[in-house]
Amino acid sequence: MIKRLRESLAAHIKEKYGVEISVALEKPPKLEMGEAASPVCFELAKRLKRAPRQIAQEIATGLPAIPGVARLEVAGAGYLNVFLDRGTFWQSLFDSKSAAGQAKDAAAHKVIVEHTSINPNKAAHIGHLRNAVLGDTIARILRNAGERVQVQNYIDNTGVQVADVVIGFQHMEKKSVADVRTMAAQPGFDYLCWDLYARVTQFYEQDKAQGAALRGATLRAIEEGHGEAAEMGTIIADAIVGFHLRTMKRLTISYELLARESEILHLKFWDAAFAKLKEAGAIQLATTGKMAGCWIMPAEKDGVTREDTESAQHEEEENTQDKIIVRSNGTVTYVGKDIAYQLWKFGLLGKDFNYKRWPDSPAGETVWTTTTDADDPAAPHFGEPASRVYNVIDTRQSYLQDVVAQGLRGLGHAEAAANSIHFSYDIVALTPRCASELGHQLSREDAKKPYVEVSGRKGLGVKADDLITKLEEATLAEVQKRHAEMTEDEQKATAHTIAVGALRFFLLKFTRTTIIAFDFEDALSFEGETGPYCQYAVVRIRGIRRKGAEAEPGKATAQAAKFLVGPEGAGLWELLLQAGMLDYASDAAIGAQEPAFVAKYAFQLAQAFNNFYHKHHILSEQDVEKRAFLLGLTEIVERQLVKALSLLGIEAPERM
RNA sequence: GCGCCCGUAGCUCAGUUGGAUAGAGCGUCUGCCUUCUAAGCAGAGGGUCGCGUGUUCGAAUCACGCCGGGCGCGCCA
Repeated sequence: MIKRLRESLAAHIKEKYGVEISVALEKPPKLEMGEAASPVCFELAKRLKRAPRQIAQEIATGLPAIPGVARLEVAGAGYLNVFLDRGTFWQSLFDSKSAAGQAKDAAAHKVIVEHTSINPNKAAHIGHLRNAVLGDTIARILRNAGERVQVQNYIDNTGVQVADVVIGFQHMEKKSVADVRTMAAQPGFDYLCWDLYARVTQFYEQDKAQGAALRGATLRAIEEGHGEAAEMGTIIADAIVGFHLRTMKRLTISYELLARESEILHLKFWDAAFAKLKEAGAIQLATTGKMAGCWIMPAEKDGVTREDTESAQHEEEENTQDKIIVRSNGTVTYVGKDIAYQLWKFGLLGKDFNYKRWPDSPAGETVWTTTTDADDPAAPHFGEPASRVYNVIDTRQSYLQDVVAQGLRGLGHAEAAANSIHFSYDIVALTPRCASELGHQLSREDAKKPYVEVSGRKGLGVKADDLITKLEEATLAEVQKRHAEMTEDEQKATAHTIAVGALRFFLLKFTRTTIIAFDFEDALSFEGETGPYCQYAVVRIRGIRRKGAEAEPGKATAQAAKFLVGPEGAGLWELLLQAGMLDYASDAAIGAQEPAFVAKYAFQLAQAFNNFYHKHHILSEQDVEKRAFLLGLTEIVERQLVKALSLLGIEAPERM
């Protein structure tokens, strides 16, 4: 409706004044001023050199009728205030029943969302959860908007972090491949690796030269895929991926494809990308300077290069800005592999993986992985080119994501580069109090800071499973208190649903650029702007509907317009309007790449409902028509709120 | 040094195509459970939107310059 209004206004203005203009629409400060307002006449006034109020008046009277819009009014210095037809609005919302978002278009281009992508060498922590929850949520929002989304999780199973843990087992713990295989099958292996990884860092400190040598040799063995180190690396990485999948499953996060670095290497993806980059001249072999022998991507210079004084000095400096893609020893850096992977995502590499089912996927789920083994013909067509790619990666890697995009541009794929979206977000840090609660010794400087950075290397961080468990315990205690009548299983299921709601909402309510200073107290809060608050509103509605049976749609709709006007109707109208704005919020979330918009919407709708709940006692309403109307309204609110929460990956329990 | 991000109420944050009186949650204080679940509601208090200049009919929002904080710039990922 908003879209239609915008178009009609723009068309009318073009016809009447011959001015092409994008019509801005905003929410008026007060509901008495209408449901939407446009300051477009101020802009027109400037172009036409006439008084804004006068133009507004002309448009208000001259604009042909728009379905769903009751009238336009001129307000203030020249605002156009729009008043919707409340009965029509109710009708369309009530009739949209179970219309699941916008219709899914089978012909839609594929969109890839890559998220999680945790190094498979230790348990997941709270920072990884922000990544996974953001990625999972934007994927849900895009799907709901009709996009064909494929979710991938990149597994760096041949990287240095895996190598570090291998070194820990081999050289510190003196474990054999068989030992590690046994340990990896046990619960808690991910936690064991967490601790070991932190100790390896200290181990390196003792003899830096030896550490570096060990690391280089182990990494090379793992990359080439032979020897005990490689075997151990595979066991560790595969096992840890299994732990990660189960952790994420607890938050209803799943994946279609695990794209592994081992296949990028062994199926020669990098070689193919390397050849293309060389051919296009996107990378160059450095012959002098400290990068001699490396293949580098020259730093992109924006604007004019300065050729004046101290040119030698400058060149020297600029050279250090170049990005090394292939090291002088011939091994490729992470960015290089990422360029190959990104090319594949857009179908520009000219190669494809083989696929097989991941053997260790969570119960009831099929997850696929890349493989050098025989291709399973039942696998979905993962190699189909994507039209857009969202890479959910923290903001510290912005520079590297730019290099990847630069690589695409260098190969002449400007469009793919433009459709490579670095869906960036800032870190989750710990409040100093939280860090010391975890037993971390704070330096004097750290204690003064507002937050302390999580560090896998130091083993400092809140492990994802610990946090989820802690939340479940807290919610379970509360559920037991309130619902002694439930079976133990019901109590646990309810507590779990609430815990997930609390955690996901907590991670989603902040915009992406906000550093979250994590504290158990905030995360364990169930009051105010939280997931449970939103869930509670749904639970209240369900309670009413259990006792009040179904609304009678015919009766409710016939009388709706009557109840939505006047001083008493204003509040009801406000709630209905808020309920109807979900698509708007979802579109805004996609446009701004900001899932927090949907979280904000859900909270505001829940808030509007709670307000309504206290003003109107539905079941004791004597007026039969009004009762039917109020029930109908709660039905609409429930549907929209449940939908909004589902976009956030949050379910509402029946009782809580 | 260069690049990116941030600075809004006591605290944590919204305010993203520039728009009408700058909002929410938490915390504090005051009320509200024999009535659909109080994980709730109502009310009070709380602001030089870091500072300055500029653009504009209009700036928390845009530009430039400062101040303060964070991150990145590695033959790590």
